[in-house]
Amino acid sequence: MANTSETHLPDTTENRPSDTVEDYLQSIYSLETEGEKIISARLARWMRVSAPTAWATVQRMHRQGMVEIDAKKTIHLTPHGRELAEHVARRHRLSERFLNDVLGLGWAEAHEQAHHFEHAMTPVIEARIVEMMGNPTTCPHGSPIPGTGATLDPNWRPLDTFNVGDRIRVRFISEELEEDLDLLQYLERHNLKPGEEVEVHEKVPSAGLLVLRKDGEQISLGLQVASRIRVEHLN
Amino acid sequence: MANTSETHLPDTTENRPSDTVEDYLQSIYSLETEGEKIISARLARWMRVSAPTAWATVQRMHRQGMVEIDAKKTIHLTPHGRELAEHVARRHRLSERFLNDVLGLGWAEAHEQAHHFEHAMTPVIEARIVEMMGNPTTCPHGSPIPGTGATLDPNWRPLDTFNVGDRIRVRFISEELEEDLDLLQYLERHNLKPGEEVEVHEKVPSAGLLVLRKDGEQISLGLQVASRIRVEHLN
DNA sequence: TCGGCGCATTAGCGTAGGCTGATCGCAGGA
DNA sequence: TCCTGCGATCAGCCTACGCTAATGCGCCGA
Repeated sequence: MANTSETHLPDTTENRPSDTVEDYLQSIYSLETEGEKIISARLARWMRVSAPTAWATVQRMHRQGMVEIDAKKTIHLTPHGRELAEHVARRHRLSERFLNDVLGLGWAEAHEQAHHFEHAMTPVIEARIVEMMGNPTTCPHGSPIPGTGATLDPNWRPLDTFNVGDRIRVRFISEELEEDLDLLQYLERHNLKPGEEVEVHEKVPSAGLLVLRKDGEQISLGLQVASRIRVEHLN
Repeated sequence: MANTSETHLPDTTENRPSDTVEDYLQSIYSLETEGEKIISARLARWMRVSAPTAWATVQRMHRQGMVEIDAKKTIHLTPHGRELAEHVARRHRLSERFLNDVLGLGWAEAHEQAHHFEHAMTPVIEARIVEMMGNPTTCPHGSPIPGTGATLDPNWRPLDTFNVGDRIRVRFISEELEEDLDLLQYLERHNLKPGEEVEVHEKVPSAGLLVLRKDGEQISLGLQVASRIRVEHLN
């Protein structure tokens, strides 16, 4: 790990959390942003570690003043934790943009690779990349890059709340869906990305299915998935 | 660390050594290439860790079949270790080239940042960078990038073996010097980099000093430093 | 020939991160 | 009301990496 564990020495370079903690911060930040309730078990699944492991890590983060744990066991970022988390998210999304735009990686692949890349992004590299790319404000999936002032427009609603005939513009794919690479590839293949315009063609709640129409092509989505895609309503 | 420790699970992504071991491999590889005798104490100083720490790490590497330790305690790469080390060196030098050429980092800074960057370079990113940069064969300091077929020309000799009046072309700055950022900045400031032509202006062995002349400007170097710079003799 | 010094090694510790195997409590369903 | 299952936690272990203190060894110069 570029950053394994700084046990004794004060670490001359920086004072950054370990890669592991950065990953937790990022997950908590994303889940929180999307209004999810964050408990330890959820993080364990997300990080693909055992429950005791996730719990221990959260305890460490608590000791370091990054998170608070309330009586109902819900985990909240402290102001300090949020600050760190925003920087991690910033680096992650900047990495995605860079990998996608500059290195030409596929949309899905960019997300995956960014997981590694983000931990190697020092302030120096970050600054050069921002400069080189003209200060981008969102990642390729539509998440705003912290520090740019960009935010999610509250008018953008989950795709599953629309009905047949509605015309919409894709704006944001949830971080949660980004973990499913097959799905990302599916969305990319059908060009269902931020900025694209589609129409709701069919909606079958009983089957949990939504069918979109785009350039004459039909694209099927589970309602579960659709609920994690935010779109803009075009009258 | 991008890659901290894979204890139980087989690690689906890759089977790469830890960042720490990669750093050791790279050091051993560089020292070996420059014909140095590699002992544990030397690595300890290079890696800035205590002797027992370095020793333990070398033992781990030995257990994993990366190095052999002979009766005189000299450390040698096994074929497997060499293969890994070459890939690490490749990523490091590619990182330097990338950071220098694409992101525009200073020559000295590129080396420093590459230390972090190299560990985040996955095969995918590596391939895109190589492609984007037209398959470069050396790092900015002249070290050949493994896998490109490039090698150090044996005719290039240490700068301290030349005498007043000799005209030479800088070809290679030892990895060992690269650890001294001030020196790198000094060399860069005076544009003393691979490809540049200079003349030996003065040589004072008693004072351990060498003075070069370049574009009317005089550049002083310690003979110790000069011995780690390889140059091509221009008749 | 002897004292040091440099290097190798052992012993003993500490933290981060992982895991498995309990145990315990609570909330909801039968 | 009882049972079941999920989530929280404790106990006990493991590896990677760092450190200090202390020992042992061999070579080199006085």
